[in-house]
Amino acid sequence: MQIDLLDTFLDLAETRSFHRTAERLRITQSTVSARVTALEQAVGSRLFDRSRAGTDLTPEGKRFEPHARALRHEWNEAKRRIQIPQGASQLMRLGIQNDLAAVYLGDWVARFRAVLPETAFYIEPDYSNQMCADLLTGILDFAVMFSPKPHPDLHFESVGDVTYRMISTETPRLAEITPARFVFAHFSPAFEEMHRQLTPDLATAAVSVGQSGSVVSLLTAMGGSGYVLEKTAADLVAGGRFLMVEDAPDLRQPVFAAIHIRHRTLPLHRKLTQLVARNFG
Amino acid sequence: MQIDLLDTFLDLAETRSFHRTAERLRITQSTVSARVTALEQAVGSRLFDRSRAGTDLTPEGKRFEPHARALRHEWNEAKRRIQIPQGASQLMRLGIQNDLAAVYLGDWVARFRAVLPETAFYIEPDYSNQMCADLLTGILDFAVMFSPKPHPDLHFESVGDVTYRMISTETPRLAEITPARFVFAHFSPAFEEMHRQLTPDLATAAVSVGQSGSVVSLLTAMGGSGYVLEKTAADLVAGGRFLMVEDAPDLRQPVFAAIHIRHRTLPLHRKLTQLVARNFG
DNA sequence: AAGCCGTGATCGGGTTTTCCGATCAATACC
DNA sequence: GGTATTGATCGGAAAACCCGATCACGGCTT
Repeated sequence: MQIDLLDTFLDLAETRSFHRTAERLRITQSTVSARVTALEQAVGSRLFDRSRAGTDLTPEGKRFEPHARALRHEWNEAKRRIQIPQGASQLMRLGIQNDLAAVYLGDWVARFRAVLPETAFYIEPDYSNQMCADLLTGILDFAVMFSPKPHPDLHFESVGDVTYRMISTETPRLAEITPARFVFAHFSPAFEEMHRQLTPDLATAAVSVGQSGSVVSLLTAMGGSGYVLEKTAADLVAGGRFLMVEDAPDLRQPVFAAIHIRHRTLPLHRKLTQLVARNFG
Repeated sequence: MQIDLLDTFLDLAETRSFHRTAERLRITQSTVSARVTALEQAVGSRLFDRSRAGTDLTPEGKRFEPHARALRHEWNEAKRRIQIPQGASQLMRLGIQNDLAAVYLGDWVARFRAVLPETAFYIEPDYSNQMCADLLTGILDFAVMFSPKPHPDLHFESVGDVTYRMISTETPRLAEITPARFVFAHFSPAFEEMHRQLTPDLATAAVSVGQSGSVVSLLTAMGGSGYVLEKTAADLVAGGRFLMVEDAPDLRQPVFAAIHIRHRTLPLHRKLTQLVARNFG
């Protein structure tokens, strides 16, 4: 049994297509076929029903799936649990939404360290989808994200929301802002949707970015208007070059703490959730 | 990551000798070395301290050991959990002490089936040591045995004891029994010890067997004396050829139900333990 | 009905990995 | 100082793995 086989199995269980799995895993279809066959031989049961029109899990395959997840999770847990930075009693790997890292990370980690001085932290800014996948595989212990991806093994908890405000190099009035010089933000699907509804005419903007930092970078370089984090907006306006677009609606993005279901009740994880939630309380 | 590597790691952690592990796993020492290196590379940490004078686990290795056990266990669980006999909702694999199978198995299984009609049973008579190993790897779910082998992952519960009585083809009196025609029984280390203490002069018997069924077979074929299960003794005496050695002390062998620590609190396992215990209540 | 597209299986080959047997260097013990 | 035992290392044989191409089959369109 090799991890490769499990990864292939799980991906195939998701895509239900040898070709798509081959593409996603950057291997050939014949290799997918061989790996699945190898795994089936190892467990002693057929795991997939292959027909000309698609692939599906057999009852055995369905029963095997949670075990495959558990194995992969355990393996990843094992790999990192054994190496702990010297002096620390344990290691926590945190994921943080890309957008939030720049502004909030410092505060959070300072607070974490104060409450958990014995714990070492490894932090990785990333996107929601990737963080959900990493929580599942055990690469991350805890994540703060915008877009929870429902999954039976994941547990999400709302910890508040962050506010985005519109700023501009040109005008403080919403009516005067045109799509041509507007930077549209798609920080998350939910955010994008809200954005479209509240300012439908700006949704046709020529430039669309998925990160608050990038919006700032663009606006600083080329001028124009766009939504940025409240805190960033205040800083930029104080700098003199930017104006707050006062009559533009504020956009609120909900923030979630995410953990693997297995850790839901662990005191350590509860503590972290509380500390993050306090930020928005 | 392959199961082979984990098996090698765990065996090496036990023997602390590359040579002995090679011998036990029927591979060469160089393969053990290569496998350990491969695993170390996979987890990214040195797992063993090798010195000329023996081998020992590094702190990382110590931390990895439970994970390795968990992985192996999960893998074995997965392999068999997915294949369930048709019509049954689940499968339990039971181990039963070799000596007890012939006499008690029928009653037990009948009782199990009555209480758990939806459950399929796979039963394997075996010896205590092997059953302990199988419980650890997840091959067995539940076992009834004479000799619990202490292990952090195993949970034992006393369920009573069985009585052995001495019978003979020759005389009903202990004083007249000689080692020459006596069949010594070593059903378990504890039993053997007790046997030696109570009848020290018979411990030098020419024939020594580890199974009650074999004792019966020997006595039937050649005549003589020896300890057999109480129930068997009664049957044989009723048959006319054998005499009960009335003044010989009865030997009581404690019986234990054994499960993996993970299943200690599962209702199903508790139920089985109760049903077995009722036998001796 | 014929042709086309998409499905997974299979085959030949080159590459990589795995394993063994032998040997080596270093230590423990006599 | 020998001898036995420890794990590491090397070379070659065997096996496993992966890819690319092709095949067989079913569903769809024309």
